[in-house]
Amino acid sequence: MTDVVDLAQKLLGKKIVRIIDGKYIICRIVETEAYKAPEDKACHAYNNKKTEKTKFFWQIGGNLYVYSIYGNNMCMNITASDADKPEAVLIRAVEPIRGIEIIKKLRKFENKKETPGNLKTLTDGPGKTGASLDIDKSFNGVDLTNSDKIFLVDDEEYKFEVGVSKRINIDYAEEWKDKLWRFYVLNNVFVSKAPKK
DNA sequence: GTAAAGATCCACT
DNA sequence: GTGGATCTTTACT
Repeated sequence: MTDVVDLAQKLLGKKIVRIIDGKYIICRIVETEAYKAPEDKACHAYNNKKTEKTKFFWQIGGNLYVYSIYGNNMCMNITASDADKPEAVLIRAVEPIRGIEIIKKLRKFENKKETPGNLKTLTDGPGKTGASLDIDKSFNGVDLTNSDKIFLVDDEEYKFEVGVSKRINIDYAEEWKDKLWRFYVLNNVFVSKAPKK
């Protein structure tokens, strides 16, 4: 049994492998946030609020919870812990390793200005991560340990330092917004920017 | 059925 | 740094 906050740290540096029509996209997780219901007000499942959308929190660890926010943005979470504990880790940003041309198509980058510096904007946010891996609501409930479309791979050789901060854009969560439950790879350009306040 | 808000992104100043 | 776009989900009148 793993606490969701520990899990958020452990997921950093791991690689996500996504297979689309036999082609591989590989990304490294560089930024995560922990959400821990029922007591965490920032969590969609706060106070055990169970709806059509949030019911996927109630899974054993290692499955996906996908939700849309502000319309088109798909965000990907990995559940933690047991089926009776609605806890999950939000993947906030990834670093593309393989399949970058595929990602550019998925992100509709083909018609945009291409500069050496803007590659980082491919995947430096939660909605962008979802788009880059072609995630949609059909991935809700997918078991990452037993899927031929998406799974995780350890990378023992990748060395990095872990940064910690408050979570982002959850100002409504009162005392919970100050929890240091956001983790990221220090000095990695694909990490989204720090919070405003 | 209708309204209001949201774990965001993008363009623009 | 600021504001609009945009649409799903949820909670009401």
